Amino acid sequence: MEKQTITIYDVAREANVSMATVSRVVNGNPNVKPTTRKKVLEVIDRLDYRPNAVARGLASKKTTTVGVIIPDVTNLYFSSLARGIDDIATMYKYNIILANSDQNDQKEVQVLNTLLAKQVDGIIYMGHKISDELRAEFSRSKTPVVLAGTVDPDEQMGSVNIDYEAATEQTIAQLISNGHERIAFVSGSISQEPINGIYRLKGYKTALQNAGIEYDESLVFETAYSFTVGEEVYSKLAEAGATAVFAGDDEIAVGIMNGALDHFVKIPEEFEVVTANNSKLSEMVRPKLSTITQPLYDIGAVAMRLLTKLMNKEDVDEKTIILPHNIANRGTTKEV
Amino acid sequence: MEKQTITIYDVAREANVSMATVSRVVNGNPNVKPTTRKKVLEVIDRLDYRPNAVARGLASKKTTTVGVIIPDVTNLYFSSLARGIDDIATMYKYNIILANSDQNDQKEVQVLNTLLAKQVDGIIYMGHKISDELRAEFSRSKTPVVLAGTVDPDEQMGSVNIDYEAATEQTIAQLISNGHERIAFVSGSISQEPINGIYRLKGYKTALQNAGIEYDESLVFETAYSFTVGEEVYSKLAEAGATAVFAGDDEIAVGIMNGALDHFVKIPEEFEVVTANNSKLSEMVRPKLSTITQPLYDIGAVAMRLLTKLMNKEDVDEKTIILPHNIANRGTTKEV
DNA sequence: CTGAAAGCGCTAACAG
DNA sequence: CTGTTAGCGCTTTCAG
Repeated sequence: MEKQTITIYDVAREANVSMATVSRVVNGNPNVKPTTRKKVLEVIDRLDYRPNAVARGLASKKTTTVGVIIPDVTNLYFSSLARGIDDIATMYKYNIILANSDQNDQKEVQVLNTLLAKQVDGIIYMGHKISDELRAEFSRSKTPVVLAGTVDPDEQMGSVNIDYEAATEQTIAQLISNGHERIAFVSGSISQEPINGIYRLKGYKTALQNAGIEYDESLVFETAYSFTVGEEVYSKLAEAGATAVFAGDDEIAVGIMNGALDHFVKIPEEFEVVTANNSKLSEMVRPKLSTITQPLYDIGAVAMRLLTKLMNKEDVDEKTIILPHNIANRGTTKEV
Repeated sequence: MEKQTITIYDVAREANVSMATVSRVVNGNPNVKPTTRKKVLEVIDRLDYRPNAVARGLASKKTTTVGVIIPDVTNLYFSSLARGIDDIATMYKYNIILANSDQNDQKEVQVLNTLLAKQVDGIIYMGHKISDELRAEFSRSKTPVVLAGTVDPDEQMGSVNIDYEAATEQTIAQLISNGHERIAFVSGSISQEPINGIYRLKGYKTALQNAGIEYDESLVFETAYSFTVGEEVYSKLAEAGATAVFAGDDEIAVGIMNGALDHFVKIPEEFEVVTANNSKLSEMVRPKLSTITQPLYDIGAVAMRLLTKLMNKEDVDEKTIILPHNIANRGTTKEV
């Protein structure tokens, strides 16, 4: 005999009420006499009834699940955001469908489509850039989208970030005040990723300009998001005569630092490093990385909170949210 | 005017066929005349029809989504497994609902229940221990479960792991051959976590015994899974007179190593460290951590592959899978 | 406060 | 090769 799944109908019959009433007590609808509620609850417990969320989703057109597009869960920056997202999602009774995109345009569009097919109530997107096709798909659908740790120049979707430009400017300014004139800028794609190519680079240039230092393109490097390539990059920085570096990603920063260390360069005495994300990685290496401190968990959490409001069609006064940042001087910069 | 969602019925009407036929072409059923298939496909494209996965799930009793219970996405060991899981899931057209459990028994049971309510086709569980209540819930449901990087002594569920005992024994043996007699063993809970308390500890003891070294309980430490506590632990190791350590987690190992480094201890000359998981963290620190090499990504991938077979009710010859391991001597152990 | 009834959008026999 | 017909299990008017 196959194990029979018990439905709302079974509960109704056993409790001598209609399915409508069972539905009401399951959904906490107050219009139920305490006596009947109790009776129904008791039957539910006895039969060990568990509402089928799929059926519920079909009938109510709400699935209480949100899609999360992430470049790679294995990157501490993004997984930290994801943790914040999941915690708040859980708090609001949502579940998360997590999909790695590898930042691949085609994969992203495909993932988005399956997410939409699964009728997610909302989407959180993380990534370095949003392709035109993806943006088009986003705006074509009615499903609310929030960007976490991701900026899209045309601010159509909700987003949560820090002020990358200001943060970078401060960082570079401090490096300059430490005596550096040749400060390298290393990040992912300058031409494609707004955070790097627009905001951070702008902050970098502004700081240089304020100090009367000429911008030198040969100090700007694009690289992949991995510590392995970071190590290779160090040699290039050295060749270019850089005495300090700002890295747009902690893994990259670690790679560069290790590259320097492997060349017996003393940090921070002979070479200073500042990174951008304050993931726990930055505190696990030695010396500890000086960094822009971003509230990673909070960025994720606030993004998810914003999404709940959007999904709930609540009024949102500001859907482009900027969280505060700071700078932590740890072991890879000289004492000021 | 609200944007009308278009259904299979609309497509059927426009194409002058029945919904059954549309369903067939959508699902790749071969019993459709090429001509009609083409016609339907064209209408689907024109109307931009997207099948509703929720309705499909209700009708077919399959959701093509699997639940993944993970202690913390932010832990590189688990996120590496998760990456393997997601990639294979995607390959087989499944999506993943990811839920952080924080290894909290109550939360795990709750998460499992919502996963089951959402009618996931299967579940992958990662964690250090399975509470009795959770195990009961697992066996009560018909939904297939696979453990990844997790062992449960009564092998009822599918699982993918390495041979923790053998790996640990080899590691300790090597440390002994390097001249150590007081080797510390640091991990999460010994009393509750089978991998640590049963397998690794057994391997540890066997290696000592083979070398005629007496087991000393004061060299065994339990600690939380975080590099921050690891740093505190180092002092205790030093007090206990340990000259080498085996750590059951990379973050813990990093913490201990940093604790030693912060005390100006030379590694590996004065103190050797071997860690257990080979997460990329082990290669990002300096010196690079010597480690048992586990195929993390593969453990996740194989676990997911196994789950697809289970969900598909295929015959599986062996559902307790052991993947090969090795030992990588990097910077925290002396050259042999 | 409660019940009846009509779907939600799709799959899956079954018949032809 | 194609259409008809029941549901899947639940929510949601609409009456009463």
